[in-house]
Amino acid sequence: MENNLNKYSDVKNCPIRTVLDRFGDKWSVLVLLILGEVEKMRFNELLRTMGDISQKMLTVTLRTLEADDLVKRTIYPEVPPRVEYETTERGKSLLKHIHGLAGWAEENKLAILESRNKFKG
Amino acid sequence: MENNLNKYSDVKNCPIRTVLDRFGDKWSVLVLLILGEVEKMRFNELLRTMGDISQKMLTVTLRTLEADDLVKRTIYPEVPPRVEYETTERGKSLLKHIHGLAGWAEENKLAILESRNKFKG
DNA sequence: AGCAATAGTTACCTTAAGGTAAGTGCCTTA
DNA sequence: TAAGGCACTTACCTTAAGGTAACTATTGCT
Repeated sequence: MENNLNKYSDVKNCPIRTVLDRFGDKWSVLVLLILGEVEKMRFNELLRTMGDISQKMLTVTLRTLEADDLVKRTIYPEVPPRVEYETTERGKSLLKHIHGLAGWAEENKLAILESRNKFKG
Repeated sequence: MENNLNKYSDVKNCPIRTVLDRFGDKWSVLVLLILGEVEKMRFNELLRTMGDISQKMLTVTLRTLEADDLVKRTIYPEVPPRVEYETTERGKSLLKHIHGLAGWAEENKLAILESRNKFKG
């Protein structure tokens, strides 16, 4: 009787599951990509750039990215308050791979949409 | 009055949103990684290898991967039925980037878990 | 006759992710 | 005096993702 385990079977230690699952949400990758294109960005700038994210989700997304040290948050104690976000070195190293994915998505987008249509019909 | 749009702002055409959102689910990346390690695999083999996926979710995951032509499904009209799954060329080209991400996750896993702990405390 | 195995489908239910809208504190400007 | 901006927080609600368990067809085995 064979067992079917392989290196991805270990739910608790699999780095895919512990680390990457965090970016399987709706907004994290997008926030990283946008912050990767600028030096710094303020909260409401991010809101306007993304257009369809809610205030609440932008805060929670930024907080979890901050917890993983992918994004740095700097508060300037002024009035009205100013808070700036930027990518960390770790964030930048992740972004290299995300850009790989983004490039692949761009290259394959049309063909994939075509495949989806064929599959439906 | 500046506008804050950038190349990721276009919700409907952004390749990240149309293509990659599909892999932001719980299982797609894992199925691809596992199929990337073998030539072919049968439905119940996949079930056992993953261990904690339900039959239902394995079917829907495989179906959407098939729709994007990332995975190929071959039915052998026998009894009991035999169905084999394998990655397509497109799937393999995507896997290269996923392996990049997986490697990054592995390298950074410990440091990230540490960051998360510090952030909590 | 009855059970096992394969690769599913179906109906139903739970949970978590995300959205909505209002409120907060502080100062500036009209 | 009131409104407005900033960067949130909070309470409440909706939706979609995923889980559970039972059922399907087919044949071989016992």
